[in-house]
Amino acid sequence: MKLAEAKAQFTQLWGALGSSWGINRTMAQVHALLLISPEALCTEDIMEQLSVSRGNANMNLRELMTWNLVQKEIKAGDRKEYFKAEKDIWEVAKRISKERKRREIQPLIASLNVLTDIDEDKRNTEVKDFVEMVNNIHSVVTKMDSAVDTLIKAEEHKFFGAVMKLLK
Amino acid sequence: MKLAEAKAQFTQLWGALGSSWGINRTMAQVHALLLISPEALCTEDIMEQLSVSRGNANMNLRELMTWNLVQKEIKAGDRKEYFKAEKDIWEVAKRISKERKRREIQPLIASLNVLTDIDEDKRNTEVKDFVEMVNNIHSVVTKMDSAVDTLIKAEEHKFFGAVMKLLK
DNA sequence: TTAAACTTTCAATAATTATTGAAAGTTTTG
DNA sequence: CAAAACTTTCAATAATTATTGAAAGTTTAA
Repeated sequence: MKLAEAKAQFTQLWGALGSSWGINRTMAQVHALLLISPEALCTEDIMEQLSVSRGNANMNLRELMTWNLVQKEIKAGDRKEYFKAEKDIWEVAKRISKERKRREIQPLIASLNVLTDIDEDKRNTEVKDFVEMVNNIHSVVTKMDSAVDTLIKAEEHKFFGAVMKLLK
Repeated sequence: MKLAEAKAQFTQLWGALGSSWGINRTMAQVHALLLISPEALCTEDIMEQLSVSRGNANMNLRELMTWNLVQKEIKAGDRKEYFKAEKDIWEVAKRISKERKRREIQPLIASLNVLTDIDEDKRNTEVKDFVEMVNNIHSVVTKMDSAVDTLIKAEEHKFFGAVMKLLK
């Protein structure tokens, strides 16, 4: 396969994947495009390469910045804003995980906690079963979350260890 | 909070969560409802409790069965079909993980592999960088996937160990 | 200060996805 | 076998979500 074709397929693949995980297709495509672009791109570049409107490109770039996955870059002697993505994929995973935690996992856990506070007879089987179910979900969600953290931390240590070796 | 209210909020919460992760809201709600229902429910029960049509209830129940999260149950002397959910949350996590792997992770990995087969000069920086990016994504996806497996396996062993203790 | 260059906003519209409900299909019972 | 009891299908419709594009806003250069 030719590089250009592979790049096009990659943005398509990433967009489709995102959209089946509840992420705006265009946002995922813009991210993909920046991930594999050697240079920072301007809004026009993105509009052109993805065939989307200025408004759409702008909105998704800003959203990617709130996820801390994309940054503005200014070029000397050019008034346009350019955008570049964080390219270290472990760093990307870390930032996505951090944002998902803040935006979704923490509120979920808070809601689950509220639901276990039932003011009816706790010896009642129905009450007990419900509270147990909610607690179990709480526990699984928390552990999944920690497992991802652990993996990311492990990878950081590995990297750190490798750097240490180079220095010694 | 009263149990009935807590149950209603739980199905709402689960539905909202699902829908922000690309899962049909009704499907998530039906699943939630069955998770916290002491008895198996029939289609009518679900239509009533969630205010959805027969077609919608039927379609989402069948979809939940393809995920192996819900099973049919027949009651003696009753022609209706009843439905009950797997209630062991680790088992639920395991089955969701298994299906997601089959439906999404494996095809993703296959597609990523195809994209690294570029028939242009591999010494070209652009080619090298692209292939490296795709390989890194491959690696992160694979490791995340394994981390979840490991967590689930660990929990199984823990449970197995606890049973063993009871038996000795 | 003004005009040009660029970014942002948002109401209107399009595209996608979910839901309905009635008809067709299937199974069971008497 | 026929009718009743139940399930499934799917075209039409509704609801949701994404996108457009032009106008308004902002910044910079001269």
